[in-house]
Amino acid sequence: MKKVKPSFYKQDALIVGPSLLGKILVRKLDNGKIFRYRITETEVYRGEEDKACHARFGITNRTMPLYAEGGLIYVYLCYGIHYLFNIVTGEKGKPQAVLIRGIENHNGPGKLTKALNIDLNLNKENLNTSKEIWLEEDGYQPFYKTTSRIGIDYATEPYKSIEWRFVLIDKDS
DNA sequence: AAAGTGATCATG
DNA sequence: ATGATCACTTTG
Repeated sequence: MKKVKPSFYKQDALIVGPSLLGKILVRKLDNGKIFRYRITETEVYRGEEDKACHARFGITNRTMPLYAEGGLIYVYLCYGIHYLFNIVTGEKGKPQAVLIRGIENHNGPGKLTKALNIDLNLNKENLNTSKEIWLEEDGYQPFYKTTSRIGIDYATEPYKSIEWRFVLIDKDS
């Protein structure tokens, strides 16, 4: 089991998105408790031209982390209730990120953050240096399918129906 | 099917 | 200062 290298996050979101499937999300709490869950579902949000991406209105206080170099975490509050967890990817200045939509035993982007105690404290945290959260890989080769993204009715074509959602297919089922 | 909930961003 | 808008979940 080894930690994911910094160079992994600097790749384009469309590469990182599917590659994230099967990787292990490790979360260490203040009380020393450690969670390890395999990622099962991701979505890519890429560029100001992507009308579903938060960066579509340009750089603001909220969207600033999206413009950073890959490896940062972008957390934000959705619908006033749920924290959603994203991994920033690509080069500095290119706004893009991968939303983690599901992990083993916790499907749904709002549920997994609740389960892992992820909130705004982890916004802008660096996955390469953080002692609280990071990713590991064990050589798992994912099978997956692609679909359009969820909950973005406000977007316009072609981004509304582009297949940037990646779902792990369990070989045992 | 719809409510619940609050940060964020654009108005004034 | 106020109002609209959401990368969702739960309930009935």
